[in-house]
Amino acid sequence: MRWSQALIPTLREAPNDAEVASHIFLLRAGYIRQLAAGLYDYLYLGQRSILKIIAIVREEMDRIAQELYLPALHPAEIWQTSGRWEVMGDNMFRLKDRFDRDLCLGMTHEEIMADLARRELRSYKQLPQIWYQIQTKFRDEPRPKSGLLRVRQFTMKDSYSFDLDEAGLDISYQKHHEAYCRIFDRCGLRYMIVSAHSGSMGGSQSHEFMVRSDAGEDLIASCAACGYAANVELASAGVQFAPEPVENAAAEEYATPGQRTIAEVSAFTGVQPHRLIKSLLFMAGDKPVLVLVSGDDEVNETKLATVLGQEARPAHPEEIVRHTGAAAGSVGPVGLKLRILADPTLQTRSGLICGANRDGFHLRHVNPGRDFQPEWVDVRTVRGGDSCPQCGKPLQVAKAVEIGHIFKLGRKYTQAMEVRVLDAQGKEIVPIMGSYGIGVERILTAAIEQNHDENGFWLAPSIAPFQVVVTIVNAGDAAMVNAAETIYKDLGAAGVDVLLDDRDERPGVKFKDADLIGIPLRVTVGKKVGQGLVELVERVSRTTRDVPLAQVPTLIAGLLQEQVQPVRA
RNA sequence: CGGGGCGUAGCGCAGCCUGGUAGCGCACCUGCCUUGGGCGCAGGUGGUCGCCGGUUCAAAUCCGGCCGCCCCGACCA
Repeated sequence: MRWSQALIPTLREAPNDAEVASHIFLLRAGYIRQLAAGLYDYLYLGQRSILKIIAIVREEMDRIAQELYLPALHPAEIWQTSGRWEVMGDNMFRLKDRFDRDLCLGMTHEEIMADLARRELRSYKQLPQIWYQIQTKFRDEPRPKSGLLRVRQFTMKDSYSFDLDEAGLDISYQKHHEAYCRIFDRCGLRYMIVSAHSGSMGGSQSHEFMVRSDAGEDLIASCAACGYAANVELASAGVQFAPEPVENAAAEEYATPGQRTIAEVSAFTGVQPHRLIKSLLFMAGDKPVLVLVSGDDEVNETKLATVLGQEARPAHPEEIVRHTGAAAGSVGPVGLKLRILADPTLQTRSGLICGANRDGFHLRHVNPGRDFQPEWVDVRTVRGGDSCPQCGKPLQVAKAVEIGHIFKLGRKYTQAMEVRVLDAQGKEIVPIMGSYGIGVERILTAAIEQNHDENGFWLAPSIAPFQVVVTIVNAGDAAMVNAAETIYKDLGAAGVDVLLDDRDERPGVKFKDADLIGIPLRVTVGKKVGQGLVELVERVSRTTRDVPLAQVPTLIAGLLQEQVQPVRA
């Protein structure tokens, strides 16, 4: 492609509403334009890159699965069958057809795939089946953000496995694990694989593929020493028995007028936050549950839901008063007749401070186990520096972008959708299901988050819109133009994706643009063509070398070869 | 949905407080000049100032309502 003919609308300045690097550069490099909140036009370069990512995904998925293509527009009935017509709530785009029938735009396809399985699968001999599609998903996100990172319409590779039993599911799951590694390796990403929350639906196992980035919305706890890695939604820390002197003084009430938050009480009393008990009232259905963690810890609602076997929400102010007798800020476990859960970090501490269940008062010299008897369960959110549950070394906590998720679903959907096959004994059985997703645009976004500097970004040749840009320093110089045209033709003939910058612009403009738009290699055709030389520039390292014109195709082929080597985080 | 910010030319912004009929830089067009890191000179094109209503002789500017976008939080298969 000739740059002079292409729509590559680069911007010198970033639009004011872009904040994260990938968003800024996708806009500046002319990959995307915004249509509305969470909706983007993919322009020439953006679409080219997305298509290359899709090609890699398709190639690797074809090794383990069959590609299908299911509708994005779904009748309500099928979602009502699984119960998710209600569960999905406002996140689902809903509409009606001309006969006033309810429809929705697909957020995901478990139901639709299971419906197909129900209609087409009869015998255990047909299992296992792995079906995938690359398709548009619609989610009415409460808050789209960060460019392509969280949007309302996006492309997903989603696949679904149907197996006879758990052992079969293990194999399908493992196949996806390996396929995902190959895909992300080939896209040149540095990623981690972490244990993830398997949901309230009783799934048995789940892993997320994560790319470290401050733009990410997930927090990952990881251990450099032993390789433990988990989403903080479920990460646990090794129990920390900090040696603390035992205090035996009796608990007593004392006035703390107007002191409500941990920070306020700590400042008022001069006592460190970890010597306070944070007491939060949750409602599990209509049942109140008091949850206790150290004053410097946070309650992990995902873990809490797992412990309770159902989702819990923070109690409303009037519920807090009704169940404890005090307003939030003066609540504590002593003397309360409700279910009390406490994190084990409190177990070895004594002489603590907690709310007195009387407005404006706290208790001091409180000893867990003596003054109240909780159930000891892990409900705190792991923090950086906590000890690794596997090896005891300090954990790191960092933000990450989720690019893929694999999930052992169990029989929830096959049961609900009544998928049944006959086994070898002629008995009806319900197949077990897995589901697996890759966010296609997130691969591009994560790659930019990972590989950028102040001038722009660089993509792996496998997913870059072009592998090479040939820059003509002076478009008015016939010798330069001729040499560049030759290189352009030869590279094209060799199967290299090449962009020829034939614009009549000053060299500075062309260099800045070339650095900006993510192309990994550049050939600069300048004054040295007189001696038969051009420059070969690698965007990653910005290394430049003079090479004879005739050697360009060979050298480029070599460089493209090298760069497909997988790099693991 | 709660809190905050913003909306003036394709992009970045000023003007608004103190009302008087819209401006700067970049981009774009024409010509000359220049050609190794966003050249220079000259001349141009382009805006119902987010929308609706009100106040006023007069509204980008003041008042009311609405819409949109961004950020923080809540939410999130």
